[in-house]
Amino acid sequence: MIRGGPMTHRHDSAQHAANAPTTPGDDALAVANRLRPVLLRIHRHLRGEAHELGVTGTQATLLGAIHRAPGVGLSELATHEQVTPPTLVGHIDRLERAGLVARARDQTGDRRRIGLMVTPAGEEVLATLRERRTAWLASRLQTLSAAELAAVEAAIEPLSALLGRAP
Amino acid sequence: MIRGGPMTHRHDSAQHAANAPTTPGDDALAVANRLRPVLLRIHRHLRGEAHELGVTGTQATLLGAIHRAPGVGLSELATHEQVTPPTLVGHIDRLERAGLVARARDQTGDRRRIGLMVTPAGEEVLATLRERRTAWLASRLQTLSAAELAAVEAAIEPLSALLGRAP
DNA sequence: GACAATTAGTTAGGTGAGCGAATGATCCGC
DNA sequence: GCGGATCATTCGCTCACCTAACTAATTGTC
Repeated sequence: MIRGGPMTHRHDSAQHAANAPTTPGDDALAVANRLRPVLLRIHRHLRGEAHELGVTGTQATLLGAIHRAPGVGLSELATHEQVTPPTLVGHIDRLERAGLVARARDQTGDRRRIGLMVTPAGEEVLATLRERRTAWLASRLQTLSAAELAAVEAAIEPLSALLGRAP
Repeated sequence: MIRGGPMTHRHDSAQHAANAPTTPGDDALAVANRLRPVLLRIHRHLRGEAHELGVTGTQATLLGAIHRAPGVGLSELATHEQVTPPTLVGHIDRLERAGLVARARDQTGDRRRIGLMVTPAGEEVLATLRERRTAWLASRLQTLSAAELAAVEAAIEPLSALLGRAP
């Protein structure tokens, strides 16, 4: 195993704090530098979850979003999910091919627009995903102590805030 | 904007708690279901950081790891970073092509093995990355309140623990 | 010493996830 | 009626992962 890991950064920032008061910018920078590799590695495992669940994490997220807003347009959903339309078209292609989502061109309103719906098969997948305790993330979270789980839960809102408070 | 969002899940799990005591498994499942979409969306933005920084998040992480363990072998680094050797070879190819990392076949020891080193240019990139307050993640963290930033910082260890306590 | 098993790294081919530029169809304001 | 804007799509690209198969070198066993 390689020595020094995230702890090396922690030590550096602690040492820096001992020498000079930090500005909020310094704190944010230090947190960013420690958080980034962790998020990247977690994401790798989340990609692996796809094989366990039958749908990718992104697909699951999109199913949830469409479930909550039936008939949503593709451009609207792309904006909400913070991806470009071509990217979302690709995801919807795959979900449609898997029979989990249906496209319906708006016949009476704006005929450029299509409405997205989760199919019954897609609803089943969603229900299954919500209960899946054995998926990687849930399994790993179960290994944490109550205090650690609480710390992760407490961070969800602030992490969401990183995304939500757009300019 | 689409209504409902992470708050919908929160409400569901709160309602469930009112009706029956939850097991640690239920808590972990609820946290997983709320955390997963947030991590996926954050990762999207982290990918976008690459254009700001000149190296991808993964490349930056690998530079840091090689910097901390000069001469590390590729198989060893792959194990540590929890990727397969072919994946790591691809990353090292790109880093080498960019002049940030050098490969050196072990001439006196095991001639199958190569040692990885960060080049001077790579060290400069690392130094620049550590100071880059304007990168997306650091910028966004600066918009959080002190309490929110503290909550994110407190979650780093538990999030790392999701990765580190392997079987 | 010969050889099978193992290890280190690489190549090939694949999927998933994102992007920008360009496109066609449709809508809207003038 | 027409130009500009919008909606969704296509094309081509990079990045990030994987498995299977491969070559070269090392190690362990007989």
